[in-house]
Amino acid sequence: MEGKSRMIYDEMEEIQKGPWKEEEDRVLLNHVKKYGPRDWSSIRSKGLLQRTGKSCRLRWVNKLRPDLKNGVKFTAEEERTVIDLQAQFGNKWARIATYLAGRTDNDVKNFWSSRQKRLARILQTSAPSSSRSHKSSIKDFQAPLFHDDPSVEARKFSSSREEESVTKSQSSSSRIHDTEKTIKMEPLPDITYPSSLYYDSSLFQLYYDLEKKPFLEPPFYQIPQFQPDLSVPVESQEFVSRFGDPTFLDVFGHASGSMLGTAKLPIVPSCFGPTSGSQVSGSAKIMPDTFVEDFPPMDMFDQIEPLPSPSEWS
DNA sequence: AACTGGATCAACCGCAAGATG
DNA sequence: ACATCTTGCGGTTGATCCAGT
Repeated sequence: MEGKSRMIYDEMEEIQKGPWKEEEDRVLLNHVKKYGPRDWSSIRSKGLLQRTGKSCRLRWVNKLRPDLKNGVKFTAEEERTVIDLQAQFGNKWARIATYLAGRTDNDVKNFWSSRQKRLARILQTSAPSSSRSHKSSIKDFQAPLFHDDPSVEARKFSSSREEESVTKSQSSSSRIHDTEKTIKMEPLPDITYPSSLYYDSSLFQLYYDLEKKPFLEPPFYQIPQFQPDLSVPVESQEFVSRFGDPTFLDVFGHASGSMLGTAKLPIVPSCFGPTSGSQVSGSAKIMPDTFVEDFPPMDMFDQIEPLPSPSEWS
């Protein structure tokens, strides 16, 4: 975040807000180095920073922790993990984040939020301009869940267009056991903060080069090797899977390529039969209206039960 | 080149639970 | 037992980036 930095300074409380400066990061890191990731409030009471303890903690957790994958897009594997776990746990981002090495609850939350918006947009775009009610606003839209649909093969394809440069090597750290129908996952062991880490300044030096770049590559992860892959976002895969027609991009003709991905679509699950694709000719080509009638009704998502409330989770 | 709108990210807020005195 | 403080979480917002027009 550069440009005009919005530095808010509350003179009454003497609390500084807004983007963190390099110097503040330095101070915060020094504090953590000395005392560990705790006593956040003391940072202010000692006059080290004019930030609230909350703000300090957040900064550490989301940006300064040495094991973070800052600036690395979610891999397809991670996306699937989030989707599966969200279906399982609901919006328990912190919990979900424990299954993803180097990801914070904020990362997961942001990823999910973006995904929901994208899906809502796709739905809106695809919806006929009829008088059907569109309750699926961004806010309350729930993505179609498919994790319990064993016929969905598309998920086995890697997805995001961004993740060509990174791969599924995460699976070793998130320890996903993909069985026939269910994916059993275990949270990562709490290796994130070995206490010695905080007091080992040489290790810190490895992570943090105060002169130039914030952190060197954390040692916890291997740099994933490039693997060519199909690049269809997970949500697109869902739609392909649901709608069973690789020509559905035509249906969403006015949807942008960036929204739906630009690669060729994966093979359609066999359960949908040999229809579609280039085999669908001219007049037989599925048009939006027939599409939504033949396949899922546009209000199908209205029927999706909301996730149970947190109190109902075991 | 300028504009626009969606995507992404960082950081804030309120609330709740736990810890402490 | 109670009040206060601290920490953690989830929701939300606003700034910036970026691709498309």
